[in-house]
Amino acid sequence: MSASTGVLGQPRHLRRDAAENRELLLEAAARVFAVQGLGAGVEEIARAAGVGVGTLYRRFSTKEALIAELVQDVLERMSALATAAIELPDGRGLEDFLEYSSAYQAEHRGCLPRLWNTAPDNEALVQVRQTIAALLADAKRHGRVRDELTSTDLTMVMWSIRGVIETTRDVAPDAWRRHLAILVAGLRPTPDTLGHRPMTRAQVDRVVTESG
Amino acid sequence: MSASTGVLGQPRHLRRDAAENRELLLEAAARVFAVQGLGAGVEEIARAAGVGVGTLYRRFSTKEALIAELVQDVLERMSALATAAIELPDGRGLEDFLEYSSAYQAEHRGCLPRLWNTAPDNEALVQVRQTIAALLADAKRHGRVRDELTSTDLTMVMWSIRGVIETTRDVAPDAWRRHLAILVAGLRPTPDTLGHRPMTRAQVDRVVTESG
DNA sequence: GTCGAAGCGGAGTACTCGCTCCGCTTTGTG
DNA sequence: CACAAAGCGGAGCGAGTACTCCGCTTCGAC
Repeated sequence: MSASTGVLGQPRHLRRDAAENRELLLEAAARVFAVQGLGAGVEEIARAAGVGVGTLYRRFSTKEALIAELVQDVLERMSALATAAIELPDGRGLEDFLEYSSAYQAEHRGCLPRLWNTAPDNEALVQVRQTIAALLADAKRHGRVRDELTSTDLTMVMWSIRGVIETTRDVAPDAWRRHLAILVAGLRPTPDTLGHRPMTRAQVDRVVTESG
Repeated sequence: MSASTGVLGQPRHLRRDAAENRELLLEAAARVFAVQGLGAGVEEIARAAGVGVGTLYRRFSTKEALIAELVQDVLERMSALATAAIELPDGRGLEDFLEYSSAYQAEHRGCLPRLWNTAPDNEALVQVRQTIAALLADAKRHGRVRDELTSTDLTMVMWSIRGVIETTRDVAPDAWRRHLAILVAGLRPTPDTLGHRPMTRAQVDRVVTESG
């Protein structure tokens, strides 16, 4: 009965070769996107995986679906990084997370443009957000960042780092570290306030769902 | 002799209707790119200008050439903003320039992806760089920013703002102001240093010439 | 070992986009 | 006004893209 069908009539298990090819395709896509950007053609990806385009489309309904799967992987990894950072003492977790998540993004630059473009109820995304909020609260409690900061400020910080990574990636792969250092310095408490309202959560959600 | 030819054999003057259409095309392109991004088709631009695509291609050799002309306009405007900021007292010119140039970019978002992608010997670009360097020196002199900053740090700051503007433009057109406030706070002098090397001028040049 | 289902490659399809070509129109000089 | 040069529109071309289809191959349950 191993070849029986699930609720929607699809086979429950992929054949061994098919499952293998699926993994090959995901790895190949990550490599190709990292070098050429998301504009890379599906044929190129299939060739890099050593399969035909037909096989690609039997595993992923569209190119976009393939990208979404890659993004999901990255998002889950970010969630893990954030959770790990919670353990750090003295409210340092936030800075730690920003550094490691940026480094991870710099290595997986291929799918960056779509990274913050998932459904707002995506489980991994919700998880990341909650954990970041906790990191922020902890950092505030230890006086490492301004009290006026919101989670949406951190989202914006990550967008900004993404922009710098994408711009500088080929020429100066570590340039974002300097930028992050400036940003972190800007997050620290000072006598005067920032003087502009933060984005609302709803606005961030609209950015995430509408752009594409 | 008004219809005589120049050194390369091209007509020296455009006919009145042709010159008018050229302006219409530039304005239409700015509008269309602002809404749809640089991916907008040439046919759409021609229609917005009320001319045919043939006319577009008689005035601009390629779509890229049309974009380059728009970028040049923005760059010259930025140069003017920087020069005006020099007048401000107490080393405030730098912050002023960052604010006004960002606001200007937010309104001309169409050609942003190509904005820092001109030949490094472009006159307007050289001018902007020199002026920014002067603004930076002035800000340092008055103790408004860290001594360790370089011009390349400011280039990176502008890339970062561009990223935020592009991401948030449709939903929260003013969100970049909050981000800039954080950045400016990060530029201010503090006891500890940034801890990472700035980009070199050569690296910035390579980014500017290679990307695209 | 058998055999049907699942998987496979890659030529072919449909479409988009930048760009060209050419018969007709407008301009402005003499 | 005449008329040559300059300009015009937009159908059509070629290149490149995401995606489909189908005859052949491989897998693995029995």
